[in-house]
Amino acid sequence: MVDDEPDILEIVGYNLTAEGYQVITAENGLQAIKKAKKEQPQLIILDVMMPEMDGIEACEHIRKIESLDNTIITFLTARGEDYSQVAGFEAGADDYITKPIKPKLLVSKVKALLRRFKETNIEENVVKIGSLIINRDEYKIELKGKEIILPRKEFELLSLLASKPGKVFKREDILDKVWGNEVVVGGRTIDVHIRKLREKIGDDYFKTVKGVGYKFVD
Amino acid sequence: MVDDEPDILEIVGYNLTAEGYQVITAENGLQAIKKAKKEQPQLIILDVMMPEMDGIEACEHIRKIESLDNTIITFLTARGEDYSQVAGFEAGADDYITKPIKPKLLVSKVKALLRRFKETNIEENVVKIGSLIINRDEYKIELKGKEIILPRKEFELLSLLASKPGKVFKREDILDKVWGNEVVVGGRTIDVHIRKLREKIGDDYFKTVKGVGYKFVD
DNA sequence: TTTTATATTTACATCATCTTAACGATTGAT
DNA sequence: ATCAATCGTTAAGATGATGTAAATATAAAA
Repeated sequence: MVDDEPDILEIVGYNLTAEGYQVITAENGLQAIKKAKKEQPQLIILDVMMPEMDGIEACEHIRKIESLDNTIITFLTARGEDYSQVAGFEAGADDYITKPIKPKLLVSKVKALLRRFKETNIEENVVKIGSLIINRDEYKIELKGKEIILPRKEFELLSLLASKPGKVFKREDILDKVWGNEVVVGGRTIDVHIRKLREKIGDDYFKTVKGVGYKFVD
Repeated sequence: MVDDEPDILEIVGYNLTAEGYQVITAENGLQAIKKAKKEQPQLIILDVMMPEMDGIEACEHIRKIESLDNTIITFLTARGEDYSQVAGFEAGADDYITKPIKPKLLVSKVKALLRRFKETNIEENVVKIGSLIINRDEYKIELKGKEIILPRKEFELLSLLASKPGKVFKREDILDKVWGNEVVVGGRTIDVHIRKLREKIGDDYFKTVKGVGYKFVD
């Protein structure tokens, strides 16, 4: 988030942080370029009007940095400044947000943009592991030709374990990735889900490593 | 409109804008490809002689981009450069315009080309999925020979889901694409629309994936 | 403006899914 | 063998997401 007005940085920062995003701020174009190189953000929100180096110029610079090739850049522009939108797109921007900032709108826009980022970066939504096919697109799995629909948690859990067959996933890691690191659940929750997977997929696929976690074997 | 001479960009831009067209400009082939991908123009006017990447090459590239499948490409060529016309057609161009540019002629040619664009796309606006036909032009659908008129939101929703049968569309994605990412609607809005579709089209076509979204199955 | 169609919200019912709790089984160390 | 720690299992219960009807709001048409 790049803006020379501390107020705006704070508003945006507050709202996005509250949504769980990690926000890095800069106060001008030069700083922005420097930090962007180091931090490799997924999205850059760039104010058009800034001292030192304005948003347009900064954008052009950033677009030349290879490591930031698929970083999304969106401008922040005062409503009505039509010309800056055009200039922005020409400089390589992907979208623009108009001032005054409405927090809800901002957040939903950021979400949408980041979703797009993910989409363009994930190509394979179908994974094959031996006799098992995991299809994220259609949220279903296929075992020896038989189609099985799993509830979300079970799907995610299987998905995780099967992503690296043989690898032991620690209980904490599983909680982190399937449940999210803020959620606190009881001690038997994972076991119960494993149980259901064993029921539906087959006992032998899931091996317990006592004191550590579980692994998926083909 | 792609040309390395700013003068030409301005002349063409001025004349076409005056006719109500939206003009996007680029100064070389590379830029043209990038912008074309993003902006999805209906027509690309491509100068043959350009630095960086000439028109022929750019045209070949563009023709390989699926999303620009039915974009019209016309070359801008100096009178007498016969060979470039041939090369142009071979690269996949649809027409050519000769320099020096005569504004009136240019405009009428563009009009003619875009008329053709519309015609070629009328057929593409009808999509068949199994027993269902979605006709975007007339905003109606046909199910097993029976014609059904749907309100806009329902139509768009069905249209989206049916665009990839089997694929689960997340609630957020649906909101994004049918409602637009700036609109904030209550939590039950999608369900209600799904309900109406289920009533009108049939229950079995729409499958709920709890915690994720909906999918259309044939 | 009035009327009508469409869209959204509300409030609640319903259901799948997830979690908990209790207890038994297993494991490995002593 | 004993013990503590960890895991397995079950079923009940809580939770959260979706289904639904009706009311209300909004937009389009008359």
